[in-house]
Parts: sequence; C-alpha cells; structure tokens
Amino acid sequence: MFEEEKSFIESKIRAYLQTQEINEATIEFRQIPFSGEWGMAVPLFPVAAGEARTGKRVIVPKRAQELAEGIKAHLRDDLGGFSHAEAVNGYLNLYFDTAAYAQRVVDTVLDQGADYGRTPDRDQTVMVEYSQPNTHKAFHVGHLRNVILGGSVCRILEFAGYEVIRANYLGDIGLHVVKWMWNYLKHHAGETPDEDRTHWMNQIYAEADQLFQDPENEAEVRALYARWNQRDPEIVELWKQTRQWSLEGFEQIYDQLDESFDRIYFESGVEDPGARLVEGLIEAGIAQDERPDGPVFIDLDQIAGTEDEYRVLVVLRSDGSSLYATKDLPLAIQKFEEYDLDQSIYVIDVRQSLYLKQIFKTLEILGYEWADKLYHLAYELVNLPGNVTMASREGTVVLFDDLVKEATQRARAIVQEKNPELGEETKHAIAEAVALGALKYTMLSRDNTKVVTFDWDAALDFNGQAAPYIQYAHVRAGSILRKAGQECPSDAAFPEQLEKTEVDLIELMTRLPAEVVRAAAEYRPLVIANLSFELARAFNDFYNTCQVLNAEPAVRAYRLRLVAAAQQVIATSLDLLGIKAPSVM
RNA sequence: GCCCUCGUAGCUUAAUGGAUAGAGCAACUGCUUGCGGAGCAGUAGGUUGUGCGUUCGAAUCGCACCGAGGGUACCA
Repeated sequence: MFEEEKSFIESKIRAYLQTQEINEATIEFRQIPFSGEWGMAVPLFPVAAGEARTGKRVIVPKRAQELAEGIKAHLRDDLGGFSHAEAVNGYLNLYFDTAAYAQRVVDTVLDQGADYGRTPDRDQTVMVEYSQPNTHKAFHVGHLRNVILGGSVCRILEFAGYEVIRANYLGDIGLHVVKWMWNYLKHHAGETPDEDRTHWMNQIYAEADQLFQDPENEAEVRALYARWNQRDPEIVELWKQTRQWSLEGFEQIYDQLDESFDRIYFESGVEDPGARLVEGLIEAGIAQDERPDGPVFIDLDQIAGTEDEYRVLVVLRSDGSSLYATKDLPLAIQKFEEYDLDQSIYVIDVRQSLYLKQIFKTLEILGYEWADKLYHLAYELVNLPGNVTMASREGTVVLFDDLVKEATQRARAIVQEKNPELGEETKHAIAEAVALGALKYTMLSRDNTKVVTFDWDAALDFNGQAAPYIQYAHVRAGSILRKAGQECPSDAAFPEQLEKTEVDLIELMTRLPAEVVRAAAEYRPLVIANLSFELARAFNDFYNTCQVLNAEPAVRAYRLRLVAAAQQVIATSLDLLGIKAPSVM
C-alpha cells in the first residue's frame, strides 16, 4: 500500500539531502505511534548518524530534527498524496487526509468481506501435526491447549496464504491399550459405550490403571500383551472395535471444538516401518545394537561432532520393543513421501524439545534434505493453581467434558438472563459458543511459551479481557444493523471531522492484514487474540460515544458502514482463533 | 555439571535499535445508567530480574550473573 506516495516522497527527500551534501542515505518509512491521524514517519536519525560516522561533528538527535525541518521546508505543499507534513523529534511525519483514508479502509473491508486481511496464495504447503491423543484414555484440559493452539495456528496459516494439512497422530497401541482391554475382558465384557464415549473409555482405563498396581493383575495384563504381540485374532478384533469407540469419542470432542483433520496417522501403522528402519540404521552403522544387554541407540553427539548437545537417542528397547523414536522417524518420512511439504510442524509440549531436536538431527544425518523443514512448535503446559501439574495418575486432571459441561451451564445462565425469550435449542447453542469461546480465549491469550494456570473462575469469567466480551461486541454491531433494516448503504462519504473513537476503531481495522502475517510467521495466535480484544473495546467505545440509528441521514449512512466493517473484522479475528461469533447472545 | 525456555505494574500483555515504556484486567474514588446490562471520568501502581558491554540512542543486540520452570540412554 502507498508505494507510489512513498517513492515520490523518497525522491524529494534525496534531492534535499543532496543539497546537504549527503549522497548516500537509507530512507525508511515506519509507523507513526498512532495519535488520531494516519500517516507515515521517516526517521532522520540514521541519516544524522551517518554524518556523525563520516567525522562530522553533530549531535545526532539535534541534527535529525534539523534535517526533518529542512525537508519539510523543501517539500512545501508538494506532498503527492499526503495532506500535510510535520517535523517532530527527528522524524518527518507525513499525514493522509483523514476522511479519504477512513473511507478507503471501510470500503476495502466491506468490499472484501470475510477475505479482508487474507494474504494471497503463497504456493506453500505446511503440515501441522497436533492433538495426538492416546486412544482408550481421557481427554483433559492439558490436551485441550494443544488442540486449541494447533487449530488456531492452522486457521491463521491458511488465512496467511499457506495451504495447510491438518494431521493427527493417534497413540492406538501400547501398554495403556492392553491394560484397557484386559479390564474390559475381565470386568466389562459385552458392555458398549454410552453417549459420552471418551468418558466411558476413560472410566475403564482409570479402573485398569488402579488394578494394575496388584502384581497378580499385572501378570495377567502382561500375558494379554503377549497375545496381542502374537496378533491373536480375538484380541486384534477387540482392539479394532474399542479403538473405533475411542475415535468416535474424539470425533465428538473435535466437533465441539470445531476442529477436523485431513490426515490421521496411527502409531500402529508406523511400528513395522519403524522396526525395518532401525534394522537399516544398524546395518548402516549409524545405530549401535547392544541387544540383548542394552538397547539400540544412536550416539548423535559422536556423529555430529558435538558435545552434550544431541546426546543419545534410543531407537529400540533391549527387548526389541519400540519407543516413540522408533515410530516418529518413519512417520516423518511418510509425511514427505505423501505430500510435497514446505514445512512440517509438530505441536508438542515444550518438555519434548530435546527429543524432537534429536529426531530432526537423526533425519538430517540420514540425508533427508527436507530435515530443515521440520519445526517444533513448543508450548507450555496447563497447570492447576498452586503450580500443580495435571496428571492422570495423581487424579489431578480436569476432564474435557466436565469442563465443557460446567462452562456451558454457566454461560447458559447468562443467556437465560439476557434473552429469556429465545428457544431452548438456540439458547444451548449460544451457551456452548460462549463457553467454548471463553476456554479457547483463555488458552490463546497467553504466549505459547508461558504456563497457563487453569483456574475455573478465571476461565469462566465472562467479563474483562475474555471471549464473551468480544462476542458481545459482535452481537451489538449486528443488533444495530438489524434495527437499521434494509441493507447497509452501498456507499457513503466520511466527514473530515471524525470522532476520536471512530478513528481509533478504523485504525485497529487497518492492522489486521499485518497482524495475520506476523501471527503466522511466529505461530502466535496471541497476536490475533490481542487485536480482537482491542477491536471489541474500540467498538464499545464507539458505541458509547456515537449514535448511529438516531443520527442524521449522512452520518447514519457512513456510521452504518463503519459498524458493518467493524463487525466483519471482529468476526474474522474470532474465526482465526476458532471462536464462534454468534449473532445474538 | 550441561542444554532449552521464560523474567516489563498484583495478573495478561504492547513497543521487533529510535518519539514521554502503551494498554486491558484486578484495586481504589466518584459519576452515569438513553441504538441490548453495563459504561464513563479519575487515582494509584515501573530504577523493563541484576551488572557490564556494543551504539549517537537498548525493554529490544552481546556477555556474565540471579530467579522460575523443564530436559538430560531403553518414560511418554
């Protein structure tokens, strides 16, 4: 934007600098700290500093101001698209005509609608692997951060012009699954899951985990594991059936969260390829095989010539059974065989940083030229107040469905109070949108690398900086537009004198495209979370200071367009966070 | 021991080497309650963890230290 205006001014500045015997200078444009008027700033500090370096005795800030004033005088009224200029604090500030700029922004938003802020297609494909739950187990709040973060990052990347493949990798084998099957066969034979499948699955698992403490039971579980390893058809059949139940349960959860995946990988599917890969590693002399007295491992530091950096990666246990590494290596390879990826992202908690570094390094050593396209998107855990870690074993988990039920109930009470006349189903749908929005916003409005302390009251606080506040602004905008009847005017001129609240609102709308790009580059939904809140606040300020429906026709017309544009940008920003923007609440 | 991440107001954050470190939440004091229940005005809160360095200029870059959390061969 504004390239023409910029290059015009740049040439004028250069011409002036020549008169000052400055022939080489970097002219850069940057944002003016916004104070009610739109424009761009040219800092003269670099130019003055350049003079200082050539030996000229100047005081940089003073000289910068002098130059700025000189340029302003030199430009006179010949501003090519800018309305006026000012020399302040060593900056040359160039301002746009407010009415024209405001109208340009609002027109652009309404013209592009839901695509406002979208980056053109980049022709780059990114796979994001996230969620990765274990089947036969619970889905708790710790898992929630992963899904919410991964889902939002996908939405942001898509909006920033990338083609995104959402991948999920399910832990469908291992001791936890065998424990589950053992308990099912012994105590729950013939039972089928109830409505809430994940909850049911987890009850059986939690029980199994308890019973497993008893050595006698443990022996039975081990025996069952052996049958599983023999691929006893009866057990395989049970495994398939129960895994399916678990998948259906996850599907319910993903539906609620408004998430879906393009490609699902199973741990069971990469176990054999993993075993073959390890054999190859041993033959190639990359991995050392100490079986049966020790495991198969790769001494990464030795190969890379580093010390204490990559450590040692165990790729197969001494008894020949597989570990995560056994399966993550072939999975990475499979992804690149299936897709032409420009980047492969792993949304996995920060505690596995070294492990992923090892996996990436191993793939590099194996000669895969795409190894540098692997990226670990690390996030911190969700703790409970008092810095208590959520762990199934200690019983300190907050289960997903309990959380959503509670949250929905609270939201429901609020909807009931505000809008008692709505139908039951509508009320429930709104309550759920509000409840899930609140949960998502709590998770996304914290930086990835910071611990989220999960607090029931804070997560369900519908006031303050939280999703409901933003959703509410969206609803209010919709309410005005609805009452205005008809359609939004197709065109309206903006007056020279705008209210401060109008200007601030428009300013925030202009920031969306750049913030999307930044959020995508940094994989930080927080950037959008902050913007969406600021938009909502700015809209509320506007709402409180500017009449729309009761204003005179010309004012009403442009303000209606402003309301519609604001509603659009709020909706878009919420959508990028995976939060629904209801039309009533 | 070594490695990684993080330190800005009580909390969540902004400023991406440049303008007086800017907001919101929470707190306190008033006021208002009119397109939908909440809003508005104000107050207070900061030697940007500490020190040194690079620079005309550092919250931002470098080094050291302090603090918190995590990781460090057959857990996931």
